[in-house]
Amino acid sequence: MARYEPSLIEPKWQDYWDQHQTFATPTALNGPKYYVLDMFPYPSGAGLHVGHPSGYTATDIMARYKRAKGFNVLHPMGWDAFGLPAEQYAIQTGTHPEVTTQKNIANFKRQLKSLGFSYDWTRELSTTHPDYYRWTQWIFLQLYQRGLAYVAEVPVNWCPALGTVLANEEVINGRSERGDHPVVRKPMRQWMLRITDYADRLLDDLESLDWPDSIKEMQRNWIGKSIGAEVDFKVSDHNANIRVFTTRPDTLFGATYMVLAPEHPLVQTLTTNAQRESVQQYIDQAATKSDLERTELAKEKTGVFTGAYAINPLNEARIPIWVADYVLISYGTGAIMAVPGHDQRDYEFARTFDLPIIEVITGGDISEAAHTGHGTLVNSGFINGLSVEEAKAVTIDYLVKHGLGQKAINYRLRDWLFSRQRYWGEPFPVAWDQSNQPHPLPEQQLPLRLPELADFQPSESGDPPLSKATEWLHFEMDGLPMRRETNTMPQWAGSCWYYLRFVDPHNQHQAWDKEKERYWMPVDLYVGGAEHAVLHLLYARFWHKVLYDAGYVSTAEPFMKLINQGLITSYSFKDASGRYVHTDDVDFDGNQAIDSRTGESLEFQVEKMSKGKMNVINPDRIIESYGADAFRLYEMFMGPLEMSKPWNTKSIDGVRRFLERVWRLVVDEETGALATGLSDTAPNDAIKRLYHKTIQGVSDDIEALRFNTAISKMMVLVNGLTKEDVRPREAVQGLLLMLAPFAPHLAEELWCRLGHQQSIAKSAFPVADPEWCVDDLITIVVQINGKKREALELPADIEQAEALSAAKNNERVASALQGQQIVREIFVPGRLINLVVKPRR
RNA sequence: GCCCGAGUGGUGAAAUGGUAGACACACGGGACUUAAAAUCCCGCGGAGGUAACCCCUCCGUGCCGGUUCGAGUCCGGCCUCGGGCACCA
Repeated sequence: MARYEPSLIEPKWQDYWDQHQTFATPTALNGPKYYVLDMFPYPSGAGLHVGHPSGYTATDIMARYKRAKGFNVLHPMGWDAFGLPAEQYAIQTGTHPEVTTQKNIANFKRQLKSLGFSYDWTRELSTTHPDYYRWTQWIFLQLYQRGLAYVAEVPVNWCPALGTVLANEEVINGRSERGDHPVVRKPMRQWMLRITDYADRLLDDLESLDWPDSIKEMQRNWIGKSIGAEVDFKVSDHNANIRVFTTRPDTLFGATYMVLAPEHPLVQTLTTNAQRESVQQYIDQAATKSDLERTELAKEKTGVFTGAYAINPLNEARIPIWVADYVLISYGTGAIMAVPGHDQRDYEFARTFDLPIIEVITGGDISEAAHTGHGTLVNSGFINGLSVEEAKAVTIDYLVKHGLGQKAINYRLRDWLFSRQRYWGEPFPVAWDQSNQPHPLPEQQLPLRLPELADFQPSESGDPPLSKATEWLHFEMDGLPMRRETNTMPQWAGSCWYYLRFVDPHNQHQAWDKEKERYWMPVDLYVGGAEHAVLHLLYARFWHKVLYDAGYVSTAEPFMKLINQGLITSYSFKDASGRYVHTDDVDFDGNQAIDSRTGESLEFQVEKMSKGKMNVINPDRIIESYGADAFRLYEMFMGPLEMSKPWNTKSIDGVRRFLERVWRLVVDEETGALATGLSDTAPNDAIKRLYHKTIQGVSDDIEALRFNTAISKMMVLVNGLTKEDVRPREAVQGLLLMLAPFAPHLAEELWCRLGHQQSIAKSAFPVADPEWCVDDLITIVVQINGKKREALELPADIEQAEALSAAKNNERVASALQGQQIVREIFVPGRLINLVVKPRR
């Protein structure tokens, strides 16, 4: 073979790596380690998307680079394979989810292998395998034993179309995240996890993580800690108190009414007979409203007066008590004091129902809108004249002293709704006795396997499919008849701890070996999509902390450094009538888009890839026509890893040409022999300098995950070498070593052709000689008043005085200085000179 | 509405506060070839000037202002796009 043909060399080296176990994880638990992890995929029927490999390539480069730098590297891959699509498919076709899952995994694995990723496939795992979910169930028991798992009858998000309950975060505007079906509220018995117990730690420990600020911020907002006070309001003519939570105790004098959530237990007690009918009507209405309707109607405030009054504990004012659904039963105490002067929602409500609005903080205009900013307290008795901050502290002190309230903290975060009415998930290791008490299964009985089932349909009532597995359902424990839990765990369960199982994936006796855990954890680099910013990453951190408290893991946090790879978008094309034209039928050069069938010119725009927009790029086809190495290189060369960027198949030509140039540095395309330019003589100074600078730059860029600029630096080296008649072997080999993490197949092939017996993956990364990374002569720019006037070639180590005199003696600079007086001279060593001048008088 | 992030050539993009546009795509020109492809070399932000050639000037990083000897980069305000959250008291 004389020419570069990826279709021949890529499978060859993939087989070689497989056969030689090139990427097996070292077993020795000493020396520097690097654990680099991808968010493992859900193996969908559609197969790999060009978006997946951008993160996978980045981690693969890091894994290969760190190995070449002498690290023990753990770089595994697995499958997050429980979940809805396989089950939906089973309902439609009767195909068992296990069958679908295996088929999809095989396809994903084939695609990942065709990209030459250096995963240790001996550590492959699937969340659906009993050897894995056995330990998912075991972790659940740990949570249960620590009182962190409990059963509650809670109004949940019931999705009739999917036949399941969804977590709050899986519901978007009252519709299911998956499938966009309507969701209604329905009370049901559910498993909950007490993630709220960990809210403070989940919040505080964010500080210690090297994560993008945006993700940390999203988690902070999701946890939603707010500090304020709980205040008790006496109810007039009743022996009852209404407790409210407020972040603004300073505005207590401005409370002109109170609001209870429709579900608040005191509503029935307080409502006067005169108001009972209308209140009941309002509550019934609110109960039947789905979340969708509640949010859709959010613009307009609704509510009803109970007829009862409360007493403001500070000034004894008698204020009416209302019921309204803008107050949520699930947050705070389900009741608020309404301060329309300084809260926009209360303001709108007060305007709608003509309730009084009092200004207690200066600085706004309460005839226009609520003033939520800073100011000075007025109309507020003993806190008049104070600032907002002072007034908060003084009010809380007063409330505490008089037994009227206390400082309080609330979180937006709710407990985690942890059960689903589905078949294709982990069964709960829990049994129910005849008096309906739960009993955890003994650990030795794990795994509790999923029973075989022919009908995956949920029942109309919402009973899960597992309730149909009659033989499985009923059993005896300690001689007592028991019924198994028929809910299953949500998809998040398996992904909450897979990174721990990778450390010791075949352990039959425990979830992982502690020593292995101590060596490999935490994950040094975790790469995945930003769509998991809150859900997966928060849940996994929660489980990890529980395991940490239980002494099973040695670190408080699982993922040290996190990177979100950017979305890969793509151009989509529309003809004059506005219909999408498939990418495959378009000739596109970045300037002009033409329908290759009709010659019609097309409009184009960058959009998210989707079938409907006909702009999905299939990685198999790209590998087929350009090779895996070019594909990998292109995805990295497109731009910074974290940025979203548009795919343009035409641009792959550039990196493919680069790889061909590298090929020709080593191989004579005519004969297939080694290129004649290759030479064992030492490189000349210019090449040697370029070579060492490239090593330096590429190493720095890889460490900082700047793969795009690393590639461009290698291109510069290749362009430099190509221009030389004689290509020193030292530089060419060094280039291959640097390129190997990016384009491993090509690097292996050329390395082998250069006569090496061992895989290039076993060779060390080149080291730059600092002496050759600096130039003797450098360009120093001369500016006058900040404008570039001249560039001088001067010795790199030149002193300020000499540089200045060289500048002033320069003909062009001197003429520009005619009639000017130098008022200041700036010298930046190795960079520039700036002469600040003004006209001489 | 609130919280993040991003706006730089025809395109993807580079640039510790220090020569804006590295590296590529597309395009144009040249060499090689009977020819084409491939390859190699050159040009490529805009406007203007001088000119056989060498070059020179002004403008230019979404918009307006500020800090600085010097701003794509830092600060304030705005606009547009993308992502997230959304009655959380």
